[in-house]
Amino acid sequence: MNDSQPSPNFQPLYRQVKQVLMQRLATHHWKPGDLLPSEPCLAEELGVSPGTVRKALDEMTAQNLVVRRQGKGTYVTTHSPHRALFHFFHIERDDGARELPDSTVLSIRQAAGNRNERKNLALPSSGKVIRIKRVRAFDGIPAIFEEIVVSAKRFTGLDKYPADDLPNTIYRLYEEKFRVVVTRAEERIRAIAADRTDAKYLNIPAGSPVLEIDRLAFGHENDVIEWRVSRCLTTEHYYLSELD
Amino acid sequence: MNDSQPSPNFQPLYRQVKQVLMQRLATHHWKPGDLLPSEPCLAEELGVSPGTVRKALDEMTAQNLVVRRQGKGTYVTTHSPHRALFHFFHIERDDGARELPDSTVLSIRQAAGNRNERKNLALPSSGKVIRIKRVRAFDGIPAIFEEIVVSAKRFTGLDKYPADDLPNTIYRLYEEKFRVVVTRAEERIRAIAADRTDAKYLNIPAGSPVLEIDRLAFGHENDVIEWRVSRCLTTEHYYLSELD
DNA sequence: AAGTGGTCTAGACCACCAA
DNA sequence: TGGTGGTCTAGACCACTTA
Repeated sequence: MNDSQPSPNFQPLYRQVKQVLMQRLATHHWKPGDLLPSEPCLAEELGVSPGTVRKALDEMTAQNLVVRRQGKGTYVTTHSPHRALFHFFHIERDDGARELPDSTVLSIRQAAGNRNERKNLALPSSGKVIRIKRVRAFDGIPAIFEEIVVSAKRFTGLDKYPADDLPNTIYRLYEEKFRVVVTRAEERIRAIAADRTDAKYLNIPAGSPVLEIDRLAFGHENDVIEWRVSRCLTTEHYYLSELD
Repeated sequence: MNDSQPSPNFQPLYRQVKQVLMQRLATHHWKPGDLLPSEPCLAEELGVSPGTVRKALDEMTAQNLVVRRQGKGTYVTTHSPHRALFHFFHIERDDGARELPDSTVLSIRQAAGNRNERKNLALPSSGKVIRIKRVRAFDGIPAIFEEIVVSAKRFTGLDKYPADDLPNTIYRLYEEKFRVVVTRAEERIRAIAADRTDAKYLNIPAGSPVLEIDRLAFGHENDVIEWRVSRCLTTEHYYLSELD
């Protein structure tokens, strides 16, 4: 751990430690939910002082890669329903309440990826995809129609899952069954006119304004894991974005 | 700084330090752009170790309340155009480019606040407001029509500003002329049908889908400073939200 | 050269948790 | 009771800025 060469790769020691730890997350040396070795253990193993390990873990905690529990230890973050609701779902009811909508899967199918799908998922021209269509409802009232697209190669067998068996919080499934961990996402949001499909599933006239959320979900290596387009009714809900 | 009473107000020392420092920002003991005393100075003044001051400043840096510059010192954050663009403006062009649109002020008027305005700005029933309407354009093409509402009491004289003199990045004006500092904002986003006013200013048919951004801007004491509703064309732009 | 923040270390003590 | 993370301290050295 003592490379004191004046290379162009200047990196503070604690960042090098962080890189090592993140590498171990990426390679599933430690999996979601696992307990990491204690800070003094890691410090000794890596040949640095405990304070340096601590600073690395501080940053990883800030990025939600790990969670600390006083008196117990440091755990690899996992996609709990709470995390799904508060980190990866930004729709709230007009009164400010937040809840995960129920989900009804319409279809899960494998197909050759179209150009946009291959571009967004960084697939070769022969790349296959799995598409999931579902409707999500608040209190039985349909509010979101969405299509999820993933690489068929990375998620081999997902298309054979019984539709009822898909958990509402699908990222947990990615973790447990496919060893794929979503750490970050980008959402591009537009107002568009509902097309006939949106209209049908959301029970609104075609042409009504709906909120389109175009999301890319990324993994540890900043690789795109999932592309998802959601069409949301925002008559009794809104999308909340907090700045700073 | 040594209250070692087992009161219910348990707060780590570094957080107490942070509170003191934040108080000084709130009361304009230090103003935007000011240079803070060095870490050892603050440590001595407050009777704590430098590391404790550092941890307090770490958190304040993470919250964008202060900015550190190695070799120079720690400065109170100010609303630079860069900050406006990258922290308080989330609209991007479809190709991912980001630029502040030009702004044309339509009107600045004082009036009695209506119910919603008084509610959002926490004003008494007799509260007066100042309303600013403007259109913002990318490359000369109108894309955003917005109305900004602030308390007339807090912003006395704002309504007499010549419309041309309003800077595009209005939060800087709040700081410099009214000693009001915006530190945080919440945006509630919906897709709605353009009304006749939107249609007129955005040069689109009434009923077209537009993105409504309903924003509350908060100050140091978590007090609401500004209410702003923007109607945005999202045919060549989108709203970017980054998760985690 | 002097002063600032940035990094790294080492150790003490506390609060929390599980056995 | 022993182990964990959480806090606080004290000091050394480095990198950057300004003069």
